[in-house]
Amino acid sequence: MNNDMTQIVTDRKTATIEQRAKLFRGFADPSRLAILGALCGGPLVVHELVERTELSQPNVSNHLRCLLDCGLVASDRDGRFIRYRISSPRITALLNDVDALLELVAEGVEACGNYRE
Amino acid sequence: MNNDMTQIVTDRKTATIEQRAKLFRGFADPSRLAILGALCGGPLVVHELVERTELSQPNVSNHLRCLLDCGLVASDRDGRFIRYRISSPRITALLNDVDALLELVAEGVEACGNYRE
DNA sequence: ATAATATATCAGTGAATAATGATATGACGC
DNA sequence: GCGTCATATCATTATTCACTGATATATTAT
Repeated sequence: MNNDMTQIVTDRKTATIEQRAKLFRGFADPSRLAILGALCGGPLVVHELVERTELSQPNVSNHLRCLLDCGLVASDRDGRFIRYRISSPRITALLNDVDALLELVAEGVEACGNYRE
Repeated sequence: MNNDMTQIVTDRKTATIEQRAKLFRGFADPSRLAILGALCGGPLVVHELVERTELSQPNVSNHLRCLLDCGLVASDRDGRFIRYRISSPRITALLNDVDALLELVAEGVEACGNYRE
């Protein structure tokens, strides 16, 4: 995207598009989706997420930090564990909407060679 | 994400996570969001999209190809123009859901330094 | 205090991908 | 046909970003 979008009007629309893109990027990664999917079943501590996603522990922690910063998950310390949970039912809803959309466009998405599988 | 996920079980969940991620990536770019946003107001031909998004013509065409392959937009030839449109109201709905979620998490998303602005 | 467990941090590396510029294709009017 | 407008293609370049490995911090138990 052009960087000289800092024009006279810096209108709210442009700002919101950047935010939207950033939020979408939060979801646009198999590892983070695996984490979010696991958390949709209820809160989990980190090592449980590591088990279920089969990702490395630092990798899970890195993604959790991203998700936490973005406000997509919340965390509570429980002794030496830290329990993570989905921060809002809207997130679950969004994931469901995507699945619904996917039923329509799954074939196309598979076929689209613009990014990696 | 690990590539050796081609295990014994190649279960549907894993496949769907990849699909979901791929679909999200379709939305996770400011240029494509700008194009989709413009099309939410009604069908447009390419040079109209170029005007409104201020992206270069090849760039718009590249993104349109991606969106078309993914099934997120559809196209109809009209003389020497090609008119593009949102392929399903579900897409508009999804964009609205994201905006709603964004109202909750906008601050966090801004603050998250894991990706570019 | 020491060890053990749970989680976080972060620099470095490799892979993915968005934008550009040049060029190709296709449709219309003359 | 020839020129022009509209769009598509594609290789190259530069950026972005996920993963790893090593290490740091925090909590609890002995």
